[in-house]
Amino acid sequence: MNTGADMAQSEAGFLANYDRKAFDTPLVTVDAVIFTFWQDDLYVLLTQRSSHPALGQWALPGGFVDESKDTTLEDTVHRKLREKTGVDAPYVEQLITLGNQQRDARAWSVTVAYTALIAHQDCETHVDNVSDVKWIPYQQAVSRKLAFDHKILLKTARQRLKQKALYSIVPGYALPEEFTLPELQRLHEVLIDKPLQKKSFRRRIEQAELLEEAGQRAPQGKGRPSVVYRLRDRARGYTFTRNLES
Amino acid sequence: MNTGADMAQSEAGFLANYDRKAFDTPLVTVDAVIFTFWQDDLYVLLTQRSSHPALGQWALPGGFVDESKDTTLEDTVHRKLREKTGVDAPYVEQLITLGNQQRDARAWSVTVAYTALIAHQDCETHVDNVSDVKWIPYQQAVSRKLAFDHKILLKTARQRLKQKALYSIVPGYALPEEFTLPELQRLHEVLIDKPLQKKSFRRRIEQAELLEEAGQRAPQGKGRPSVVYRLRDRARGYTFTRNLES
DNA sequence: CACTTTAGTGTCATAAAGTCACAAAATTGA
DNA sequence: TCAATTTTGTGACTTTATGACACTAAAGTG
Repeated sequence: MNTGADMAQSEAGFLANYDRKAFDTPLVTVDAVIFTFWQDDLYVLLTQRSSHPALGQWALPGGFVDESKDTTLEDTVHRKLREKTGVDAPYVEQLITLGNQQRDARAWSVTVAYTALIAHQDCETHVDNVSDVKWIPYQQAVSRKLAFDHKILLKTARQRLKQKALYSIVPGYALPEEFTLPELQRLHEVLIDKPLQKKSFRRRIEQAELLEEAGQRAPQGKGRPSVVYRLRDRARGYTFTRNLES
Repeated sequence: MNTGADMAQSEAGFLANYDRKAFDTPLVTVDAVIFTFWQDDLYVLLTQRSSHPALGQWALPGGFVDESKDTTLEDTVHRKLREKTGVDAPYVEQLITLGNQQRDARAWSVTVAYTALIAHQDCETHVDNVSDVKWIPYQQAVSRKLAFDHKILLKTARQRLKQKALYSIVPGYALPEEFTLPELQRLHEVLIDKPLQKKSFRRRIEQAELLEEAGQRAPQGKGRPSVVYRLRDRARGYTFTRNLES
């Protein structure tokens, strides 16, 4: 097919001759910061490492890109999410990529980190049945020792989610599919660590038509029952042109 | 030192035994979308590929992480920036990471993309002297055929920069260190493709104290000379709480 | 059935952007 | 020299969305 001369010139020849082992290339992992809002508190999913390095330490769910299983980086995240939560997260977004010589003792290493939001109830049974996976309140998680540089990832994800609470209702994906406005507002208040004006919060959401009524009433509680809503799909990408007070 | 039993249990033993060639790991490259604003137009830096694959095609500046030269991913970007522009960019920010099996014919490949902003004058001589590097007006660049998936990176960077024009003055880093408000406003107008209200634009910048006077007057032109400013360092991270009309 | 609790609304105040006319400071050309 | 032109920069009113907060609505409770 290709003569020696061809091999020096054509792309096909080049590829046929290409030796990917000729150069060292960093390890590539994917990690996920998975948030949920449950019982008035923000939780993150952590796993206890079952192998070296950092054996026994708590870490974010994640792992190596598997060239035989994954076609894209997103495949890797979703595979990891399903392994740990049993289901697909309704919101997944790339967060940041960290890469340096120090972060993994094995070799120069790169991690592509994602933020995922999920309803606690959607993965309750699966998480309960897997021994090395646990929901930890964010405040606890961030004060623990975590493997690798996962604390940086955790803090970065938390910051980003706080920002999103100011100009979107994306955090709503950390709630069950059907939720009430008081619940959503409470979540935002926890994220930005400040009380919000009920009226301001509701007004902008209504104007932007980000929710649809789920047709039911909230069952529990004392006072007036609240209307139950679902996120409309446009909520995923919608950003308000003005931030709430921060 | 380590007995066989130790090797199975201790992290040191594990690491001593670790064989990084045991698994395939993706190729890791870094690419940069470098913008500058010059002669009333937005330019991006492209290079013509001098080797396979995609030989001869235009591409974003970038290349492999070099484990012997680079300690971090940021080292890699800055090395590449210096290679192509001759200087350090005043603004560099991570953009997005793309990774999949298809994007590079050689192997499963990951690219960590960055956006950089730089003054045209700061790299004029270097770019003129290097044959394979060229400033191309964005509109031209985006309608060309580009190597790999670089058109996606280019478009993503352009979108992000447009957003930034609505809630920050970060685009100002694509201007010379000293610039006038009409110049900065014009840049923002090009980015969002809409005229802006002079008064609104200036008012918010003044209130946020993002600029300092450079003490000179703009030399050229007909009408009233404009005041010359420099970006204060707080401009780098400052975001307005309200967007301009988009 | 009055009292408490929580959900949801009406209304005015406030802050920041939009609009636009006009003043200021330079050049140009009778 | 000075009126016309051009561009920069400001004053002042309008508009819009959020902040504040009192008030109404709808449930449970003793």
